[in-house]
Amino acid sequence: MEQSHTHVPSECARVAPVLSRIGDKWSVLVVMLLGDGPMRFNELRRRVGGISQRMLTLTLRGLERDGFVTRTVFPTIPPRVDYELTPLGHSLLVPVRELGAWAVRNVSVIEDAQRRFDQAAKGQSQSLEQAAPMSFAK
Amino acid sequence: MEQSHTHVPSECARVAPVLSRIGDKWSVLVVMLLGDGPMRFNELRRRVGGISQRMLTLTLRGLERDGFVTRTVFPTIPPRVDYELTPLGHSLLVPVRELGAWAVRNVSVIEDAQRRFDQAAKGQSQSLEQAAPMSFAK
DNA sequence: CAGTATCCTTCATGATACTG
DNA sequence: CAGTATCATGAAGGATACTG
Repeated sequence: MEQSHTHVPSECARVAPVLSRIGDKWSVLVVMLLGDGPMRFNELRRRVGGISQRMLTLTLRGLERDGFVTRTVFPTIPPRVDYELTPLGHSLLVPVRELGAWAVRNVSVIEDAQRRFDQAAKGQSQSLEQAAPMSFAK
Repeated sequence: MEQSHTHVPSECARVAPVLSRIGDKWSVLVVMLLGDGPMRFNELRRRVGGISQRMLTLTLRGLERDGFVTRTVFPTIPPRVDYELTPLGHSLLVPVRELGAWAVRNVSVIEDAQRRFDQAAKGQSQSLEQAAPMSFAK
């Protein structure tokens, strides 16, 4: 129980933005799809499914800015742009896949816990004869 | 290059909320701190540093709802509430620590990439004699 | 094809004040 | 001590229309 991870706020402040990219709505999915090889903008768009053109652009620019993907423009008409993982992007894939695998293994357990929590909360507010304040269900 | 992760949208839809909890501003930090052992509300608040009372409450309720932490109330005066990781919470710690370690190892490389990208973007907009549209720097 | 530009809505987070 | 309640704000994301 003596882990002592040395929680240094300054270090956390630098790491937090990296983790928040993991948590954003599309980045992880895009990185995983690019793990299969380079892809063009609209191919990515189709494979992701449900992403707006705007959000795919923003997501890809963010990943490019972080150094996870390269953007290669072929100045043809019509234009063609390929996106590809960098070595850094590929290395990110390693822990991300582990986290993804963990999530897949545990998602049912989590969903069950959520149902129990929500059920208990409902019973609680019923017994108090009042509506539930501050909902936590996302 | 033949990974074929079988990107099933329905599966992704269930996993995405789990990943987004990883990305939220405080959950990972709280889980890692609780990895050192059970802790009271205000002790957690002090250790996290910079979190509002409201956000700590919301973060803990979310983690409790997901089944990552337990909340134990001691009906004393003044009240005492202990938060502790569940086995599920501890198991989450494994991939999260790996991701954290990856982030710590690579944060400098990422920050360098960001600076290069921002610098290149600045040069680009200078050469076009116009202000930069759509900033990607978070 | 691969974006930009706008507008708009919802959500996450924070500040502050109050309470059993 | 450990919360709730309320209000305010900025960011994230989506819809739609336009363009080299």
